[in-house]
Amino acid sequence: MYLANPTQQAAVTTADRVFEQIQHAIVEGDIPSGSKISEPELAKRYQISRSTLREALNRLEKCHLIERKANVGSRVVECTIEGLLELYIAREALEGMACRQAALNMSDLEIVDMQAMLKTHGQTQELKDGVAYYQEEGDLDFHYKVILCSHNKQLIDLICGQLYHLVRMYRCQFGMNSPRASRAFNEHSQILQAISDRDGELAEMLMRRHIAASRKNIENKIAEQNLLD
Amino acid sequence: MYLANPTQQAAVTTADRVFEQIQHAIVEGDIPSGSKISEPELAKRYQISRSTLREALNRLEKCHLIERKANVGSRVVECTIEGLLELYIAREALEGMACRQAALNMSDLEIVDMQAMLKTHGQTQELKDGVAYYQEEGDLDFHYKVILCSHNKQLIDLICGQLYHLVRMYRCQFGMNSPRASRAFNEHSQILQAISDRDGELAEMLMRRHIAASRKNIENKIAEQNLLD
DNA sequence: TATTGCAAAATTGTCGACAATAATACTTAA
DNA sequence: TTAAGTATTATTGTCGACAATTTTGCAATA
Repeated sequence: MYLANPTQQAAVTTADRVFEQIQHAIVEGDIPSGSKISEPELAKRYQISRSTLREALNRLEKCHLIERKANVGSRVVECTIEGLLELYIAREALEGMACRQAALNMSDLEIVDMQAMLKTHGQTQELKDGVAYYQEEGDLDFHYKVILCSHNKQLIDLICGQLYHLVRMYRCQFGMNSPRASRAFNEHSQILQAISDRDGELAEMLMRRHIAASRKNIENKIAEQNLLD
Repeated sequence: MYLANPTQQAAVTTADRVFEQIQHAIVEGDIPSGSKISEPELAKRYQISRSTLREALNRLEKCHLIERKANVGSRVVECTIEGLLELYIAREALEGMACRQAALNMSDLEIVDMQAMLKTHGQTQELKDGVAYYQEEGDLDFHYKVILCSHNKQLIDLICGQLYHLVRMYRCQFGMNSPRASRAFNEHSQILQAISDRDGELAEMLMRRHIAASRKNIENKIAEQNLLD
């Protein structure tokens, strides 16, 4: 089961439903990264007309999971190392700022809630010590909350509505069950502390470091792998 | 005439063409901010079927110029002060990072090009001294170039493909021919210097200050206006 | 008069068919 | 045998009609 996007409202129309299904299929890799999408085939598979399918495809394009070219068709976005690193760069900028805004704008109640959530994460982590914090979606949970608490519609839409679909896709396809579990938890705690102190500058800096660390972690892995070849 | 979005490829299909027309109409305020969009009416006005219009509407939604609700319809996005400030926050984060990446990734040739452009801006400015640098689209030119030179597809798409449509809309509708003309030019020069020096950190900081200054400028104007009421 | 319930009208969502464009296969000539 | 040009096929773009939902307007009742 995957974490439903909190900014994505309930699917009321069939195009919405099919969108979610295809989205899931792409994120999980059931529809392979880089593959061409055949409208007639997909329409038949999901038992809908091409118009409805195209409506769904438009939404997939909106969250950067597919790319369309006029008169040619759609392709599932390709997962590349460069793409992943670019994604982390964008995240660093956006989530850093979201974190700063959260520190400035969050209500006291929201802060209490988040402290409670983080406490739960900590206990869960102690139980399954070593088992990935990431895999539990706890990591994304924390990041989502911070972003939502920025109370900035632009940031929320850009990150949750768009980037995070790609993030999930890369996580699935590259099997990113990072060993940074406990370290991530500690970093989250620090970040929340800065937010509680209403220290926007520090909160942004810590969040940027947190994301940059993940990126560098990936870069290092790539470097190691290249040495083996 | 307005600056065509450099990331937006040539319109080949009729949906593309109509999209550009409506986009223009919304940005210029011919279709008023906050107004409801009637699909039958617009389809008739542009002499196209509703399917084609809906395709165009999907693109408008993609660049945040309209908002859709299932079974209810589309509305032109509303221009509010809060929305404008949120937009500037997002720009500060994204363009700051884009500027840092530009400093790291730009080719020497690109830097030379940009220096030439800025020189032109300077001369133009001397001629029409006092007349708005902004109005000439020179400001957007510079910012566009920096973003494109980040060579980061995510950043380019998020800013040029989405945020900047809204930026142009706000500029039109709020009549933002800022008095910051010559100051903006100087700041641009500083930024380009940092880029030339390959100083990513400084480049980001200067770009963020540059955008934050615009935002504060707006906030001050609002504050003044509120005092008068 | 205000309010609730129902009926009518309008709007959005979905469908299947046709037109325009691109990809493929085949034929012909060098 | 290869290459270029053409014909065929398949795919995407566009259209108009119908179905589902929402909004509007009217009527009846308190």
